[in-house]
Amino acid sequence: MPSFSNIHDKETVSLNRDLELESIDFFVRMMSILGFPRSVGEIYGLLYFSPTPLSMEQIATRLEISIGSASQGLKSLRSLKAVRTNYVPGDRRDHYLAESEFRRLFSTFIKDEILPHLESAKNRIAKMEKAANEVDPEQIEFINIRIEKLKKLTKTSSRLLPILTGLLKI
Amino acid sequence: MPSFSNIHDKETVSLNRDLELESIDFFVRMMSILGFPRSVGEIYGLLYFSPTPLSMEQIATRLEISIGSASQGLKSLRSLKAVRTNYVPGDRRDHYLAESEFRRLFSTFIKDEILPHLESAKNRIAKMEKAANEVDPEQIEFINIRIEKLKKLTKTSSRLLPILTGLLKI
DNA sequence: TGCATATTTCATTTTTTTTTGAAACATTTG
DNA sequence: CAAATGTTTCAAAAAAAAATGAAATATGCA
Repeated sequence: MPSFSNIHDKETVSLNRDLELESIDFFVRMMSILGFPRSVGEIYGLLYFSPTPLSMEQIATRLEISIGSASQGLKSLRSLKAVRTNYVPGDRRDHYLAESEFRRLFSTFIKDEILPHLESAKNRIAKMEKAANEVDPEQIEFINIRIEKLKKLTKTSSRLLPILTGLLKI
Repeated sequence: MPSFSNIHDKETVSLNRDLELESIDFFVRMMSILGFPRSVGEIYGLLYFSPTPLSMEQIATRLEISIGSASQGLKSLRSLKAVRTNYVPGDRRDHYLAESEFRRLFSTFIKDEILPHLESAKNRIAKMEKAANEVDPEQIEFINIRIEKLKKLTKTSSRLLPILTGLLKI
């Protein structure tokens, strides 16, 4: 029988609750497309509509997740630059706010999660070109065309992806 | 003790093997970024450098995966339009070829896996707007700004993503 | 049509990922 | 400085995802 409230947040108990639930739903899906676990989407979804910064303990309590999950989830969100901490006078705990500029979030995601793969892809293609020398002459044409396509793909991707985030004006 | 060859493919046994391994590695990673299981990347990686169409049994044998996995993986790849079948005279089995135009693959992926999410996101935002009416007047400004950002995000995404694939000239 | 072969489906098993919770560590403050 | 509170880490448990393999189904051929 979840109550979704605790002693710390009497001011924002349940008028925002519907909003919060929709938000959590929204971001759980979005984060899962980006490959993040459920808890990460839940935390961001909660923070996104929170007018006040929330402590880790408040987050864990409201979402009914463990404090370990909250800690790890916030770690992911911090490294994504999707949340930032906010000093709250008279409270030594860290308080978290959602960073609402999606541009930043996507740009960090692309930089940290996609571009490194493209780099190692380039090494792999180099090895393919080496291996292609050993190939049956009848097939060399076919093989070379395919390798060219891979090169084009990685080149276009590493050019396009960083630009992409610039087009998000939010 | 894997042999990686069988009676059906004496002509392409191991000169291409290095190439194949690099290719499989490449596509396992790429497909996993797109959220597909390992086996899907393996199959596509194998087919990508195969000059001849391969039957499901050949695929399963060479990759040392079960026939069930091969069947399911090929199903995913077919629905992604990343492979097509090819009639081979005198062999009643289906034979598969990699579709090497990545544009098509990405375009199907975006259409089938991303755009539907954006659609349901729009519904969810509509519900948020409804819930926002019940919100404490002090917060309404803040809440409305956040909802606007979500709208912009979904709108920009559904406009941008389909265009994206057009920029891939491969 | 019936047999042989190929493919799909799906319950079960295996593997991988995520969460939990408690111990270790860190930080603040009295 | 020590006690109290807050945070991270990580081994173990739980949950989720993927692979297997065998039964069911489909397909083509004699």
